[in-house]
Formats: sequence, C-alpha cells, structure tokens
Amino acid sequence: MSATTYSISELARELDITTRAIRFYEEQQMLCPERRGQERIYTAKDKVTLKLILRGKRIGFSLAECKELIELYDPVHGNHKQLHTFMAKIAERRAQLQQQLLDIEQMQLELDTAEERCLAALTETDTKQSVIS
Amino acid sequence: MSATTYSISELARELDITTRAIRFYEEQQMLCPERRGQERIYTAKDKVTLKLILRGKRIGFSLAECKELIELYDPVHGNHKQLHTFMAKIAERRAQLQQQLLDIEQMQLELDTAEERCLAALTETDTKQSVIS
DNA sequence: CGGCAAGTTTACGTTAACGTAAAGGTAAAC
DNA sequence: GTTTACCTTTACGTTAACGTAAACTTGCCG
Repeated sequence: MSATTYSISELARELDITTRAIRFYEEQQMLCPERRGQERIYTAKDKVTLKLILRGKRIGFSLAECKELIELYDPVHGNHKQLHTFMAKIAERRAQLQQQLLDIEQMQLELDTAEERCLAALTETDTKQSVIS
Repeated sequence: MSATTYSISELARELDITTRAIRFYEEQQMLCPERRGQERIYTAKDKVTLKLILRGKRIGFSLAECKELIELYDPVHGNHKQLHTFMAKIAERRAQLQQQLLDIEQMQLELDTAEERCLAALTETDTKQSVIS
C-alpha cells in the first residue's frame, strides 16, 4: 500500500487553488503535512482535509469554522458537544440559504417585470421608427 | 400627500443597520438624501433603495453589484444591456446557491453518520458504567 | 557548469465594508 | 443654562484570506 502522496503544486493544480493558499491553511493549523527535508509531502488524508475546507468555504463558512469542522473529523478532538454545536451552525446556514432563495426569487420577479417594461419601450421605439422610415 | 420622511437613526433602527453603514452607502453614491441644513432627510424611495441593498447583500452581492442593481431601477440609467448582464449575474448566483445546497446536504449526511458513531460510543460507555455500578 | 523548474521562508500589501473615536453643531428638556 | 439626545464631518483602525515580491536552496537536464 505505497501510499500515494502529492507535492504542493500537484495538490494546488488538482484542487484549483494556489500554493500560497495551501501554505496559509497550514499556518492556520488546519494542515500539518509531513516533510522530506524542507519539502512538504501531502497524503490522501491531507487532500480530504483540503476538500473539506473548500466545501466549507463554498457553503459560506469562515476558515475558523472550517477548522472546527475539520476537528470534528479528527477522532482525537471530535467530541459530542462540538458535534451538536456544529450541526446548529449548519442548520443556521440552511436557514440562510432558504432566505437567499426567497430573495433571489423576489428579485427575479421584479427583474422580469422590469425587463417587460424595457421590451415594451423598445418595441414602441421600433414601431415609431418603422413608421418614419 | 405629506410624504413621510425619516431621520437617519429612524431608518437605522427600522432596517437594523448602523447609521455608519447608511452614511457609507451614501459615500458610495448609492444614496443621495435631501438635506435640511446639515441633516439628512430620507424619503420612502431611499428606504426602498436601502432594502434593495440589504437584499442584494443577503444574496451575496458586493456593494458594487448592489449599486448596479439599484441603477437598474433608476429609469435614467436603466438600459437594456445592463438588464441582461444583471440577469446573468442572478443566474450565476442561483447556480452557486444550488451548489451550496448540495454541499450542505452532503455535509449533513456525513455529520449524521458521525453523530451516530458518537452516540454509539456514548451508549457503549453508558452500558459499561451501568454494569460497573 | 549553467540554468531552469519547483520548492522554501519572511514579510509587507490589498480589498471590502464598515467600526470607532474625535471634535463639534443644534434643539428640546429640565 | 446646561444636560441630553441626535446630528454632522473627518479620519484612522480592523478583519479575513490570501496576493505578491524578495531572496534563497535543491535537483535535474543538457
């Protein structure tokens, strides 16, 4: 089981982030890759961690929150209380997403009518021009 | 039709933002309230504008984007091209929201199983204790 | 041996969206 | 008349999440 490893730039390419970002996450204690001399060697587990970070970010979590999330997956630190507080955070995000959906729907309704008025104004202009020409 | 007006702090209270934020939006040319001497006097239209800003922010737009959005509602600046480009932005947000929903669902699945494992570990402990006591 | 590609550390720069403090004007209330 | 409550402007401070640049090492290719 010769564990597959990655260099920092391999990971960066694959996950479509910069090496700077990866090093930054390490600075924030979210990663702790092995070293071969100076060089960082990443394992599949590190990759999973990075994916967790990226997904957390997509959802709208801060890096600090992503870090909490990662610790949940760490058997050493993952305790029951943390689990519940984090599920509360997720519920909060879901509610926020729900509100965002409503906001977007509302906005689309308004933009639809705005578009209609624009089109109406345009066709009116077109008609005038066709009358003139 | 004695138009109802608002002071800055009235608006702030009502919309649950700070007066600093309102003045900031004005600095960014998103508002231009009338004045009575030094004092800012806000109209219902200003309030609508502020609500647009807040909704835009909830959706995840930057203030710059919110400003574009507001200009769409301004008959002077609202042109057809802007309308379409902005509807594209909204579509983009919808796609992003969709991805966020997927991410959250995925995360909940994982947290659910994590919770199960936690609970299992806990009840196992409880059983041991009950055996001891 | 020269040079390039990829890695490293250190450290200052950047952007958005306000927060916060200083310093002061105005008007009603006590 | 002075305290209280709002209002004003000006301006520097803050936070997150990296970007960017400098200066250096290491390994391999030709």
